[in-house]
Amino acid sequence: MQIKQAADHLGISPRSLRHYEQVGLLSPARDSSGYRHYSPADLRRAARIRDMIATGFSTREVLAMAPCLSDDGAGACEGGLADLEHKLAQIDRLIDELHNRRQTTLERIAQFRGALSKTTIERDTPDHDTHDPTTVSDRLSRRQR
Amino acid sequence: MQIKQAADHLGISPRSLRHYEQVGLLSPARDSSGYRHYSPADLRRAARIRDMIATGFSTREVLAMAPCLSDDGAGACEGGLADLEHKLAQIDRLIDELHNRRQTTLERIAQFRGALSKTTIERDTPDHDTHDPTTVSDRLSRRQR
DNA sequence: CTTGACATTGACACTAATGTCAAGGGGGTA
DNA sequence: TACCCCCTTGACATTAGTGTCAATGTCAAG
Repeated sequence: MQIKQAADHLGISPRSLRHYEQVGLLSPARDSSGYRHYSPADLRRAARIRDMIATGFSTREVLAMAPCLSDDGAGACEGGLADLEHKLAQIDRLIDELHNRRQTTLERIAQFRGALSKTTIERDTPDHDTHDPTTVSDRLSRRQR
Repeated sequence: MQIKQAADHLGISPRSLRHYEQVGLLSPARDSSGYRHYSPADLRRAARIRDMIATGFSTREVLAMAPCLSDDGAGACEGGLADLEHKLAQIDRLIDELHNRRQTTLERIAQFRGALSKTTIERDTPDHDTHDPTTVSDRLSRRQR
């Protein structure tokens, strides 16, 4: 599958796909003419990358966990036992972070719904946010410099 | 509470707080000297903004759902709701993927250990994955025997 | 009164992600 | 062959978020 088709399929632009490749997140095969060819596995990986990016991760962060993004192919997360365990820890951290984000999003949705149903509830201090600075926020918006 | 304190409390920089204000997301009070003063409500709102931004929304998007960010979110939240649900779907896809990945990694570790205790490493993972090119939808099912 | 920490606004810089344009190749199809 | 669409690389533009510096005001402590 060529780039445009893949892009349409993923709902992103060809430009973005090339960008992901440029930063080392993707390595689609090339045909004899130099055209990129995306395999189903490439597409799945790209979909994950797309979601990671859309969820606020930078390509750098995604790159850091790149081995775990491929379809568990042998070559992907391989390495020594230590590597695997390290990888597991990475995944767990990521899942943790995502759960935080998911929870936050759910709360936000609930709040929306509550607001929509009018509910003149004046909650002056539902401040699950007020104290606890590190609450739901994640310290993973660390990107830059 | 002045800006630095608020920033520390939120885990972001004063610069970001000013930025949020500049794009119209926040309107902290000012004291006689022009210093911003963040009320608990301001902090809660800022925390929500911070989380939205960290989860991949742009200030524009957040601004579009501004009414729902205040403590007493009322009115026009419809569009925001759809956005949030979309975001939730993205996050869920990622979490799904990660759970698969985690499981796979765990199995690989077990396999590795087994192999070590037997001398032979049987690597047979046939990439039985090259089938569903379907973008996003290839979350559940598949792999996890 | 001086010092130091923190505030203000405004300008400029940098990075990341993405758009867009240019110049040219590839390859079906009429 | 001509035509059209998609591909390629590379350069440049844009937007967003954030860092950072400059010049200056505020205020509490020594």
